[in-house]
Amino acid sequence: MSEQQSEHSNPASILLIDDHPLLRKGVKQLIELDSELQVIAEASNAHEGVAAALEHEPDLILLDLNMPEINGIETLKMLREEGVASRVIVFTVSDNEEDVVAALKAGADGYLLKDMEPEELLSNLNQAALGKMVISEKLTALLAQALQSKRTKKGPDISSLTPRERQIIKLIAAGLPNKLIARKLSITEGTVKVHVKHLLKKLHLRSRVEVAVWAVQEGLN
Amino acid sequence: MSEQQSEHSNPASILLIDDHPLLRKGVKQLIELDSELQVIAEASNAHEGVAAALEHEPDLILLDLNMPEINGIETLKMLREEGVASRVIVFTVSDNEEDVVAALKAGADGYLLKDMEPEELLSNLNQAALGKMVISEKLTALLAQALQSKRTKKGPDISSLTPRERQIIKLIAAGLPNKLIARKLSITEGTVKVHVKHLLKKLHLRSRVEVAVWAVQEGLN
DNA sequence: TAAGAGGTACCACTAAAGAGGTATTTTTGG
DNA sequence: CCAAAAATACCTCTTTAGTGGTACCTCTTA
Repeated sequence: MSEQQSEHSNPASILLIDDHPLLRKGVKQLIELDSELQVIAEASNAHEGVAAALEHEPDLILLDLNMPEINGIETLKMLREEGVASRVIVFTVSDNEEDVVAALKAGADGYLLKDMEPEELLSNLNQAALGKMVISEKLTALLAQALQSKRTKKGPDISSLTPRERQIIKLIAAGLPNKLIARKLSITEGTVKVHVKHLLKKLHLRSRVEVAVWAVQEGLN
Repeated sequence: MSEQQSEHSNPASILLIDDHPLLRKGVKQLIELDSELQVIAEASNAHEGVAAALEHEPDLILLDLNMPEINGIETLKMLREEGVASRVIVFTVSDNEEDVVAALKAGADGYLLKDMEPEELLSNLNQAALGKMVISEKLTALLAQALQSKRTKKGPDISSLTPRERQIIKLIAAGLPNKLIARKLSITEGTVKVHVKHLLKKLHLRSRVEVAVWAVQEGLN
């Protein structure tokens, strides 16, 4: 790791990846108003971006999501696979839940919306350079919904299950084979199979693997 | 569903569940400054709370997390199991990640911190009464981390897997049996079994069910 | 060039899972 | 109190899954 940054140490190096030259220009001008931040490279697509990241190893990468050919999420994955250790801040207009979730799951260290105030962007970038995760506050409710999203979705319904069946689903999702489930519940393996058979019918699933996956996604932990 | 609320319709009915009488008193006084909101019942523990909720069917329930005996999360689950349809807003001092995530997963419709400004609380409650999910903005970064948290955790390591094995894991997690995986990859079922065998060894798992669960939790979608 | 890793394939064998049936007991609801 | 649902048990049978071993081919690297 590098040493602690004091008041006026080296500015944080930044790579911009965005397919709009004008936007890059604007952001660059804004950033260079802050002596703690410095744009050291720009790229207009994923390939250039990865190459520039590998060459300069910047402290921060400001990454647009909406790019032709290879989008921002894919670019982010490429960066990670190439071993780029820079902190990647997604900087986009999209406040779409899927984009936000996908970006964070792909390892983004921040998600800022382009409509934010310039001063706020600068302060957020400074925070990010210090290792803090920065997220536009507009996204709070969105993130909360993503966490609980499992509900209100299509697919099988848990309400049709008996308590015993729910109990068995949890054990299946824990990876236990029927034999161990039987021991844990003090019933025979044959009976466990009966319950499994029934809940497969009810949930319209084809195997215990599907049951396990469904249960995990449903948050039945 | 009830009819659309116009400007000065009936105020939203609120149930307070909190073990501190003084806090309830304070919140109640605050809320009744707003003609759109009305506290119609109070409870000091989970049992009273559930009973009151069933009796009054309030529009909103303000629920404290930190209560003796039965905590707020459990209370929330009890409410949901009893079929209470009210919107439940967790109102607490805890900005702990696990609490927030647990509450939202348990079906909370909001999560507000007790240190917020009184006027802000009122406006948030009004929003909540209109069906909006309300979350204290302080929690944004917390939620973002919860989404990506899968990483940096103990357990088996994906890095030891070959591309082919990762490919097969995804298909297992999709619930496919070996035969279908074989077709999809244009290889024989026997070969699929070989790969499954190898990845079970590498990940120290005992069955494809465990693989599927692990993959889903790891976010390999 | 030799060694190793990865992918492919086949075989035989055991274990586990799932489908179908019948039947008893307990619980629950009308 | 009766009927339905739930839980239990046992049975057979077929399909899937998992283990062990051998083998061949390609590609990369020491």
